[in-house]
Order: sequence, then structure tokens, then C-alpha cells
Amino acid sequence: MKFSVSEENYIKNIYHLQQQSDLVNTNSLANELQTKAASVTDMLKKLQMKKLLDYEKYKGFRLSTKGNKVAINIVRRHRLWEYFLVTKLGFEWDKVHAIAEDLEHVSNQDLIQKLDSFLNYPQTDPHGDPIPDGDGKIPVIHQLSIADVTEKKKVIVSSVANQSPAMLELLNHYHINIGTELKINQRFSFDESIEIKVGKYAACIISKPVAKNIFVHHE
Amino acid sequence: MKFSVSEENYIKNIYHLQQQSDLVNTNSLANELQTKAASVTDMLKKLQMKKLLDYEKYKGFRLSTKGNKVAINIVRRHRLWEYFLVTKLGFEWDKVHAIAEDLEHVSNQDLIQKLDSFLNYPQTDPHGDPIPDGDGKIPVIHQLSIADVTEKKKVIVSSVANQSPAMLELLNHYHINIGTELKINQRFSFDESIEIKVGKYAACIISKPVAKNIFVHHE
DNA sequence: ATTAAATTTTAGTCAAATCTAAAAAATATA
DNA sequence: TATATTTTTTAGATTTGACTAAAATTTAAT
Ligand SMILES: [Mn+2]
Ligand SMILES: [Mn+2]
Ligand SMILES: [Mn+2]
Ligand SMILES: [Mn+2]
Repeated sequence: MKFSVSEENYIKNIYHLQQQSDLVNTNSLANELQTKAASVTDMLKKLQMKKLLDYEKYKGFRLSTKGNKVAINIVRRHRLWEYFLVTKLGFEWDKVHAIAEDLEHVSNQDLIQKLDSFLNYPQTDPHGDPIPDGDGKIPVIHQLSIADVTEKKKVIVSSVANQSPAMLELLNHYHINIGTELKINQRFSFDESIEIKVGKYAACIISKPVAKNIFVHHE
Repeated sequence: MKFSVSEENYIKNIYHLQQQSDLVNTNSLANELQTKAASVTDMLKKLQMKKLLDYEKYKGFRLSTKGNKVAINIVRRHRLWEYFLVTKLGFEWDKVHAIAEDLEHVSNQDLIQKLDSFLNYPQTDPHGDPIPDGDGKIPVIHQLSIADVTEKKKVIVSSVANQSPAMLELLNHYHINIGTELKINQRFSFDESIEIKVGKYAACIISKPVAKNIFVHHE
């Protein structure tokens, strides 16, 4: 089944909001999509008609099994293109999201299958997020926030939860990337900030909110 | 300046029709776009407003200098993606057009520049058509229809004028591809058909209309 | 030069996706 | 519990791109 760009954007963003809370509400989706609540309500009715959504007026909504499958496919396309843009075209990891936002809607099955094969079936995108396979299975990446890592441990950055431009700008400033090696030096109880050593750079201190968003591999 | 997918499709198809005759008429564009003449007239007015078109009611229309630049950029994107799909993803040359039809509308300048570089600045797409460079310059490919080639000559197929699925199906049947070596054996005056030898396959006869559409390199 | 035929444009609808303003329902507060 | 606030939905309007049917114009044929 084929969906419009607009429908796909709604479906994908509902999917992302469901990662935080099972039931999604109108305003948070409107905010996510930079649109108005009234527009969201209109689209919700349409998606419910198409059996993509479980929706009860004034209560909230969540993707149906069918809607979830569609969402995972869009996420798959988005992340494969992001991986392509970084590893093949040489984009910086903080520049690829907007472009993938368009490419994800080119939904030829054969194209995505061949792209996946060309890229050698990557497990995660440039931000460390897992790439669903052709059957919709999502690889489990074992990871831990550095807010919770034992002191003096050396770890490898595997993903970043908040991927806003502001966060990516800060991470670039700290020279932190996916794959970067970090050492957790010490924790300061006053503000729960953490001193870390990034690769060969001088040690620096990151705040609690930043630390919570940086995840590292965990065997 | 950003244009809608619909606007871009109109612009590109006007460009292609202009390769055959300088002035384009409403019905032929409607036919090309599989739409109705009334819809075309509506869009013509809009494109004229945006200074992309020189248009006189009931007379016909052609792209303005500005419109031509936009068209060449769309053609560039289309052909680069086609080249990518065949050389990197392993698609057959007769399967890429429909996909490139979507990809051509993802119009991030940086993306296309990096894609071009990744592909090593190809001169022609998988159908032998020239790929405009970043400044809109179109490489001149010296070629000749095999309807006009001297007998007994060995030549290399460089492009195919008619790229309809029906034509591509026939060419596959004859084992003719871009880059294929052909020998022109003899011409038959009755119907102007031509006997050719394709690579190592047994000699076969192609009709005049087919021959006129197959072009070969010409130094 | 008339008339007939083909082409093109206009007029009026329609569907998708958006918006603002107002009404309805749910939630929070006194 | 009654009232105020917030959230969500409805009602009605707008824009884009498409359509059909009818009118206008051009081109072809008597
Ligand atoms: Mn998108
Ligand atoms: Mn990502
Ligand atoms: Mn197109
Ligand atoms: Mn082509």
C-alpha cells in the first residue's frame, strides 16, 4: 500500500513519540510536526479509516499493528539513507537528517533492498540508532547512558538520544562522535556533572543533561 | 528557488519536448504528462507568473532562460541517480527510470554535488544521455544513428533515443545495450531493414524504426 | 469564404492538506 | 462540587493540482 508524504510523516512521528509513551496525544504530535492541533485531528481520522491507528476521540491514539509495520519501514529507509550519506557521500553526521527526511519517502521496495545490500546491511545509522531489517526486525543494541557508567571505565560512544542541531553542535565541540573512545574520570555530586577524557583531548566536564543523552556500548 | 514536484515535472517535460521542436503545444505536453489539456493550461499560467515560461495564449510556449536552467538541473539529478542505480546498486538499465523519476525531486544542492563526486563525474547516464554538470553545461556526445552507418563497420552503441519500456524490451531481446559492439552487415532496400551482428550472437535483422533509434559512437 | 474539426482556454467542481476561530470535552483548581 | 484552564475537536475557509463540460480560438476542408 502506498501513502502520501504527509501520511508517512505523521506515521513516523507517532512511532517516535510512542517510544516515550505508549499513548500519544494530539498536541505533542502537532508540536513534533510543526503544525496545528486541528490539522492533526483531521489526519488522525484519515489514518484510523485506513486502519493504521487505534484512536479514541479526546483520549489519545497509538499505531495499530499495521501502522507499526508501515512506520518501521519508513524508519528503515530513513536510517539506510543516512548511513549512505555519511559513509558513501562523505556528509557529516549532523547534516544528513534533513536530506534523509526527503529520501525516506521514495518507497520502492527493490531500491531499499539493493541499497541495504550495497551498504552491507548496516546495523546502526550514523547516530547509533538501529536500522530495522527487511522483515521489520530491529537489532537490539546493548548500551548504557554515561550518566550510569562506573568511574575510570573506558567506553565507546554508540548513540545519542537527543539529536537536535543544538546537541550535535555541542557534541562536535567536545569532539564526541559515534565510535569515539571516552574515559569516565569522576563524578561531581554538586550538579552531577562528569569529568571525561575524549580520545587524546584534555579532560573536560559535561553536565548531567548532556551525559544522560550519550550512550555507550555495553557487552 | 524551490519548486513543487508537479511544477518540476512540467518543467522537465517541456524541456524534453523542446528537443524536438522549439515551440511546445498544450496537447503534446498533456499527453507526455498523462494529464488533461485544461490542467496543463492552469500550470502554464503559473509557470509564466514565475518567469519560467514564455507563453502566448493559443500560440504555444517555450522555457525562458531561467526555466531552462531549472530544467537542466532536474535532468542532471535524474541522470545522476540513474547512473547511481545501475553502477552502484546493480539495477538493470531498463528498471531505473521510474525510481529516478522520484529521486530527481530531492533537490539538495550539496547532495547532488557529493553524489556527482562519488560517481566520479560521469558524462552519460545508463541510456547514453549526457549528464549536465553543476554549471548546467551539457557534454556533447558525438554519435550517429545506425540507420546511417556505413556497411561492414564495427561500432559501439552509445545511446537509445526512444526509451519506452517496449523499446527497451526489444533491445534486451536483441542483446543490445549501451557499450555493446555491433557490426553492420547489410541493408535491405525493400523495407530498409538492416542485418547486424551483436557481439558473439548470430546475425539478426532489425527494422528501420528500430535502427533510427540506436545511436553509436562517432569520433 | 464558409463551414467543419481540432485545439486550447475558461468556468465551475473536487480532493488533499493546511489554517483560524469557535465549540466541546477533559483536567485542574478553588 | 462548581468553576476555570487546558486540550481536543468541529466548522468553515484557503491553496494546490487535478478534473469535466462548455466556450473561444485556430486550423483544415469544402
Ligand atoms: Mn519525512
Ligand atoms: Mn538518524
Ligand atoms: Mn518526476
Ligand atoms: Mn536516462
